[in-house]
Amino acid sequence: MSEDAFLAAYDPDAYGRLALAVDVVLMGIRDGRPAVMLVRREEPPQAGLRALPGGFVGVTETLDAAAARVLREKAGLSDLHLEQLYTFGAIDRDPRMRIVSVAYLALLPEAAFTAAARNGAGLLPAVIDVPWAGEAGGPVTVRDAGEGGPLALAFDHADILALAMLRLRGKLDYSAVGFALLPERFTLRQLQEVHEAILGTSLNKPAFRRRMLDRSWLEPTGVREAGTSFRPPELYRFRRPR
Amino acid sequence: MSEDAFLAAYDPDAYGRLALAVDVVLMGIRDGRPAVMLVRREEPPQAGLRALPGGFVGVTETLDAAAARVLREKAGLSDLHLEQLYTFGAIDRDPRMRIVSVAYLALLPEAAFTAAARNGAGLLPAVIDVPWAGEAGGPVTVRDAGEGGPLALAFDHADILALAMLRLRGKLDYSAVGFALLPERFTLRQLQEVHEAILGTSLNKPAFRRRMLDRSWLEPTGVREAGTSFRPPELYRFRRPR
DNA sequence: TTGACATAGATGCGGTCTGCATCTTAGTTA
DNA sequence: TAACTAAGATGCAGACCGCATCTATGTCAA
Repeated sequence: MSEDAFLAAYDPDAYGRLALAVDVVLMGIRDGRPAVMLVRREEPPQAGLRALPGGFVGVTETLDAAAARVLREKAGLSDLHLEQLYTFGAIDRDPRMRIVSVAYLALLPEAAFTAAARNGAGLLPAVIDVPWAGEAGGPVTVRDAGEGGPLALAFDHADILALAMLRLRGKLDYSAVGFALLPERFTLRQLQEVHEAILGTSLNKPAFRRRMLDRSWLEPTGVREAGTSFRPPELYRFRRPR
Repeated sequence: MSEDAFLAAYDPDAYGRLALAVDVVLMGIRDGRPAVMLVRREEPPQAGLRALPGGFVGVTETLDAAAARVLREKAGLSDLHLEQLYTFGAIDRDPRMRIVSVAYLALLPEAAFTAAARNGAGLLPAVIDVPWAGEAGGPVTVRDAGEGGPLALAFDHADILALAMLRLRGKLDYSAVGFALLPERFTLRQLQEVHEAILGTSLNKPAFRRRMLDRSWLEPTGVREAGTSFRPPELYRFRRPR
């Protein structure tokens, strides 16, 4: 049967129901550690577990727009870094019905992330523990910011989160994605701390400085950070390459 | 409205119809150039244009399984490298109805690619011209293997193909994806030619040799290539790292 | 006023990796 | 047996990175 014949006779019920959703991994840095914003599921299935904020994709809505809408509705956020990650299509990933979900990664600077935890109704920040080094990949665990035990995630959301961490690590030093985790003006030390938090390692200061300054991404503002009790560092701004 | 309330009252028609499909970028190397397998659209819309082989996702079928089925049905292929690329969800990407498509990348060694062009009914190999260097990204064009003019692609399939080339270039030298374009046993020269075809550049032979041999991916078979009129090169086998 | 203090930011050095030119090796063929 | 061709190795210079260390510049307390 060709696609066109299929479409001419298309009846969703004849093939069963398939829904399309987006799930958003909203990440930030919290006390030098990667963190993610979760919601608590109130109804079965998996009531009480944490989940990624998500929602269904409208028929007159692009995938990007659906992810942006989820962020707006559930976190009151707009104009933040947002990129598609991967599409999860296991048949039983949701026990209620067949739901294919397009996962998105959203990034917030530390201050905005903390603010969203206060303002966003029901948004619960959780620290991400990454037990693997480099880009080995594998499961990650989440726990409450208040130093509790590990939290259980609903559905396949642990897989989605693990992939988000892996992708973020992979993209960090060949793309400009790290700047989405910083305010508009920042010091080189802050940039390094973001990289260290995501990579889960400590980095060499002079080497990091050179590497970053040799790229054409950083523009000195001429302004120095105020309020320090020591030599105030230069504030830089991210400049889009080319 | 919560997701659960949404689901309790879920009626596909109430929200309009949304179909989920997969489109497969089946790539190989042909005469030292990257090539892709296309089908000719016979019915409107966009009859006569070339398109990527694709199909709808069944309700009891994972995304990977749908992509594998498309390859089996349209190209008679199985057991080949297959990975998810990106999900395309523009609202009007298909004029008939809202179709969200999960794009896949499939890779074949040169001999299998050529064989598929003969065996696969209606599969037309086309050479890919990449007008940008490195990982700059941007549109690509396709033309008939028989040195014709550029071919027009249906829907947003040119975007999908462009993304496939960008991803392939990006993954080529930090992942083992290049070996999917080679037979089980191959020479270092063949490996280099694959890399050169994908990257669109010429590479330095001693540097390439050292880089590849220093990774723990290559295992010498002890066998040398037969049928050469010069010093026969060692045949290597890809060994999964770790 | 001045010196301790803390961090920013720079510098020098050695090891590693890469590009490049060149050399050697091992087959076939005339 | 010598020419020929491509495989495969080697030597070297420049770029990049990790690391230790040094200098610079602000605050703050005596």
